[in-house]
Amino acid sequence: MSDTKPSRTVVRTITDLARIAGVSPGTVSRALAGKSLVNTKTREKIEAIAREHGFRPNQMASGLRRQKTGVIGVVIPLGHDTRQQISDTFFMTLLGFLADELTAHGYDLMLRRVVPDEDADWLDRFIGSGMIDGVIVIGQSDQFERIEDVADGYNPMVVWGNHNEGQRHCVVGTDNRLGGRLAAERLIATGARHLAFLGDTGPMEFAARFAGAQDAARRLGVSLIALPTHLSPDRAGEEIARHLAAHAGAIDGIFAATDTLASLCLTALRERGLAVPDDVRLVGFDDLPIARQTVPPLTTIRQDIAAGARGLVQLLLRRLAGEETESLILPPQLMIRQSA
Amino acid sequence: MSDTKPSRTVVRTITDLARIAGVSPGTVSRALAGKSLVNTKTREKIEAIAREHGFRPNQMASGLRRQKTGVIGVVIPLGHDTRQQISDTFFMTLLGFLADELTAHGYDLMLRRVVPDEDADWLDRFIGSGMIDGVIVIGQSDQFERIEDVADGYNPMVVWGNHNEGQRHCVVGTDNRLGGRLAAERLIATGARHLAFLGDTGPMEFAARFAGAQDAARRLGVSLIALPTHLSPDRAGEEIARHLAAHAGAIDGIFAATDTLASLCLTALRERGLAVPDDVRLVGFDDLPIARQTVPPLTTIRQDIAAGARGLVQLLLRRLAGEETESLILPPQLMIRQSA
DNA sequence: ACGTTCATTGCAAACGATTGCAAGATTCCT
DNA sequence: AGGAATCTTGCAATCGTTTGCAATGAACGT
Repeated sequence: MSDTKPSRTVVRTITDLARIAGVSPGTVSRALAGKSLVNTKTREKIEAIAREHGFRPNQMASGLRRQKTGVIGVVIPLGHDTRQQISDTFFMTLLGFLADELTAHGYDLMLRRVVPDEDADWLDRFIGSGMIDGVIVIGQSDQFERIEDVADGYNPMVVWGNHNEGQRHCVVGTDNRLGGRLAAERLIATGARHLAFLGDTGPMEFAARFAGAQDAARRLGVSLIALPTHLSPDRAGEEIARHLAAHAGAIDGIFAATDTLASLCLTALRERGLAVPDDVRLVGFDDLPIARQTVPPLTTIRQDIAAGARGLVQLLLRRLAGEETESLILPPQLMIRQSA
Repeated sequence: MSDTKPSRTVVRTITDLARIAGVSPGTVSRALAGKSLVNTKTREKIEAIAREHGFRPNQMASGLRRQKTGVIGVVIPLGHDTRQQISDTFFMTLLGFLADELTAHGYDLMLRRVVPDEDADWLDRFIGSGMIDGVIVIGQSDQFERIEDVADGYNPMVVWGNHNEGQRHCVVGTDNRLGGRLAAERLIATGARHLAFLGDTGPMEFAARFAGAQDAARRLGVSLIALPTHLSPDRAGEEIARHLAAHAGAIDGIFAATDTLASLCLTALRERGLAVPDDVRLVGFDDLPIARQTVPPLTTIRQDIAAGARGLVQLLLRRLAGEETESLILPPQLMIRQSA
């Protein structure tokens, strides 16, 4: 009375299924794996029963036995500024593409955000957990050395970030230094002579962007100062305002480390009554969707996020297959709009 | 010669470790689990060896034996508009908070994005995989019925979305209908008489926002039309432009389903030479960071994303503990800025 | 009709950690 | 000193799937 459904035996394990089909568990395993060693008739019967009962093999057991899990770990180290990436559009967009790309190749994605300062062991712990076949690190943060260390003993790892001469871990990323140069050159080409870099030069990617801008400034004989700014929108807002107050009139070109900062900067400039691009030229970095919607629309350095995700996954797959791989450096692209 | 490191025996399994420590594997297991049944001396010795060799127990094996994995599945169904969520700021921010909240409770997060149209079995497959202890569904998309079905037989599931009278699955979400009402009331209070709703009324959350606006419009005797718009920025841009062209002058208040749409709408209005809020009032939804940076800043309906993530995780934990739980409806909040 | 080859299938041992049970070692009490 | 009570520890089964090996039976050739 209490159970009105047809009493279909619950089939939870491959053994349950084997009992119903009248074969051994081994045969069921082979049949469901699509191996050729099973008689077609038998396979069809087994598949039919599996479908009827909605049976799915236990991934944990399978993973344990085969010593592979079908899961790729994606880890975001929150080094400098814990708050930063919590909603960082760039990282999140990259993550979205990664999820799609991994899914397309039959892998699942295990996401972990870690605070290296509180947990020195973050990377080894993830790798050693036995839960993942490989790992993608999103952002080197301030953990370059630790990543290098791990790379020596662990092959299936690819990192999003900046490429440094002679480094040992496989990285995918934009040529930040070139991007920085393009940005500064554009500012100078549109008439700026007193440049400022807005952002945190701690993380390597940003340091490289700054270095690139320095290259251009030095070569073309204009000044460039760094205005240290946190990357989280809540803190950055007033920091930028303070910077502008301190250097009113002394700068006429700003290179913001990210579009998010550029957008905040635009607001701050407007509040001070400075016209963009007439009084101050402004170039961002990333080419996030927001860059097209600011007033005026942002001139910025584009990173091809989708290509980055594809590259990360492809290199990782090759490493999982045992290959050694080179790093992949993507070219940045200057997107000219109206802010410079 | 080739190996200069001290030849530390590689200890990969609990059995390796047991051999070195001169005890049985069982004792090692108990020691590392921190159980009280082990002699303090023994435990310390085992812990020391484990630390020295960087040993970490295999999670797969542990999971298999204990029948729990310490992993929570987070699934984003891409129902209507596959492109939509690929970089949807709202969902991604929610995901970020979820990751932190789950980590804080000792769980890992397995992320999966699925296209229900191509894979009718998406939810059962995830649950049945044996890889996750529970599941959080981000967005009901057009899968309300399937989720209901699953909820009948599977307890540890919580869904972000809209609450419907008498539904059977546990949901956390903003009171969208109330939010819609607040938005419309604000438009009307600031002088609008011919309202338009910008967005897709297919997904439940948006349908509810529209319904709420209708409630207010009807009660206060003003008109309201729906302007169907996709949510992905690339498509929405021109759709909005077309809508504005078609209804030029006929509307003086716009309620956008999300801040992203509102921001695009602002750009389109500017291009048509319409002043905000003087010619047209505009209210968004979500209160994303972008809302503060548009020109003029957006009046919008705030969703408390952090509270949402906390609620999702807390309810899920209680369900994992066997409890039944009620849904959690969060109050929306009108943020008055300058666009209405 | 008999030996060979091949296609299917079953058996049982892994994979690595956990845990109930029971045995051995200590401690404590009278 | 003898026995009970309490701590520690080892043994071995178990979680569910995979896979090498061997066994079975059918098909085939001469």
